[in-house]
Amino acid sequence: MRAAVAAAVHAGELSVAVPESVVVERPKAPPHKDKSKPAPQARGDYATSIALRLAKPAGKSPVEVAEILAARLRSLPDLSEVEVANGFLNLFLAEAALGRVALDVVAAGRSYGTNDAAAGQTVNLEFVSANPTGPIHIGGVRWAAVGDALARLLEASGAKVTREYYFNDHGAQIDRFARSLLAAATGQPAPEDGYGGAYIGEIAQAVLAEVPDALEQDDPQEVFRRVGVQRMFQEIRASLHDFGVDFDVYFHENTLHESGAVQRAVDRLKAAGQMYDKDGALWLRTTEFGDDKDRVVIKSDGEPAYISGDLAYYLDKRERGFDRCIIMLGADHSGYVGRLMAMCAAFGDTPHVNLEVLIGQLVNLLRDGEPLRMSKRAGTVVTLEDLVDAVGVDAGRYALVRSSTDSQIDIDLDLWSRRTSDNPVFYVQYAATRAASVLRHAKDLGIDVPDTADVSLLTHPRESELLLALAEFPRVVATAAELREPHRVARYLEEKVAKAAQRFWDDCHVLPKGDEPVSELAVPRLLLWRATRTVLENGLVLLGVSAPERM
RNA sequence: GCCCCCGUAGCUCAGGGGAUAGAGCGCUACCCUCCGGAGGUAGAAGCGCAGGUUCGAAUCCUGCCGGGGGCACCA
Repeated sequence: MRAAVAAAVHAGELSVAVPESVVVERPKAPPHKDKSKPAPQARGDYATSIALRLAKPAGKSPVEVAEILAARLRSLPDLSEVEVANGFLNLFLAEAALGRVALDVVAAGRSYGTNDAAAGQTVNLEFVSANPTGPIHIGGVRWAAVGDALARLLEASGAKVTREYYFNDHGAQIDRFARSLLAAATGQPAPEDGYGGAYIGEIAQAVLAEVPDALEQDDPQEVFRRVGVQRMFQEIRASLHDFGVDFDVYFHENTLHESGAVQRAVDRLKAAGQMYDKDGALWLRTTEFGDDKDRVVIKSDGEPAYISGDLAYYLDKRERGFDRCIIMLGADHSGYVGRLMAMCAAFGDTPHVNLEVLIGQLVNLLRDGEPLRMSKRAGTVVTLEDLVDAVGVDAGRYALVRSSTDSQIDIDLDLWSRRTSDNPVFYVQYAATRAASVLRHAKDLGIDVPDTADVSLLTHPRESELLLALAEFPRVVATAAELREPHRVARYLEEKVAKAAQRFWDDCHVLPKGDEPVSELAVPRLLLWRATRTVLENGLVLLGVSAPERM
């Protein structure tokens, strides 16, 4: 398409700058939907509004521009028709060209859908990073599902991704945690500012089991801190693993303080003139870079403030060679974005390029239409295990990943635990299962499922619809990765592929009934089922959801 | 008070400036012996309000209304 524009410019037919890219899309409304309404023009397999955009700079009417481009496009063999409508260009694929999609998908197999848009990028993706003071709660679970899917998407786009978990095992909250454990072990009530909940008692018991004389040691609280944190960390790590999420690096905040990394980061910013003393504390001039106020890095009591760990951590990531650091945070941390970006700039980096902060809104779980409220004090925390117990890993991950993180979502546990089509993950998985099932059934009948076939026979509207949907996959993956929006993949699978597959199933029989001979369409259609299975499977894998052979 | 996110069908959510705004559930009416009928078709039903930018706005800008989150020498 862009080549056509360039050619027209070159030939002197259009006097415009050749655009960087030309958007060619599937038409928004399917052509066969119009019935009684007026303006029932068919819209083609693909459409572009490029002529409308170029009309003004070219000094011609949109229709003139469109006609110039159409004349060139009509010479392409893969297009059977090029239509100009209201300045839009509607492109109709030649039937043979469309069928080739199935061959391409089957030939590419597991790699279908990958691209190299992010090739050469070294990405550090930090997500979850829940504090080791309790079980991982539902907010963190959203990031586990979305973050892992995003990592897979970035990898599918050619990036080298390190999944990283920042483990806040330093500071006052850990002291509170340790005091809470100690209190529980000695039968005292939880401290006023401490943590409640049954897990505190369990962890305390586990510490005593591991270090029987913990209470007799010189500093029992230190024992409970060290062993309790370790214990909590293992539990979090195990439950994430059971959720299908594993990290390449579990980074301990403590190491930054012990290794002098914090001091190095501070010295570096001092040398860059970004720090100053005031009221006995050391401040970072974040307002220079758009933050609301400057931030204390070293408190007046000499203790490092929390941000000092972030400074050292960011520097450490950059020194480890990551050119893109992505951090996923919950909405309760949205106030940090400004200072993190300022920090990035203070190091001389480019905010939103070297450092990206993704903010996700909160999640509510509903049961019987009522939100499950949680209270840390009462210990009624909704955890990862609660979600998995209620709906399972696949439904849990899919439910969390199918919506934009910009939106708060309600997850109805009753809906997502249902094994019916109300449940979107079942709809998609069932389509994948059906594809596997048809292929299995064909094999049972002695029909080989081929690597190639006469795909020019695939001309039924349902076949075309499905082929067009399958052809979109690589672009969906690339877009979802680029925008850091994994939900696009889920919606695509659900609304495009699974939908089209069901319709194809309904209207296009594949296997012979009874004693019928095998139709000449059977083999091409089986190939299309293979391609469909491939896309559904590849897509579900990107979301961390299983694509079962049978359900 | 300031900052961030959201407001789309009865409900849960999609919708990167383009043509008639899409799904699922729910509702109405039909259809279906290739797989474990967890399916398909058709219909009713919607962009919070008011301006602005644009040939064109659910989408971009401003203001208001409504919901959520955040504004520490806490972590």
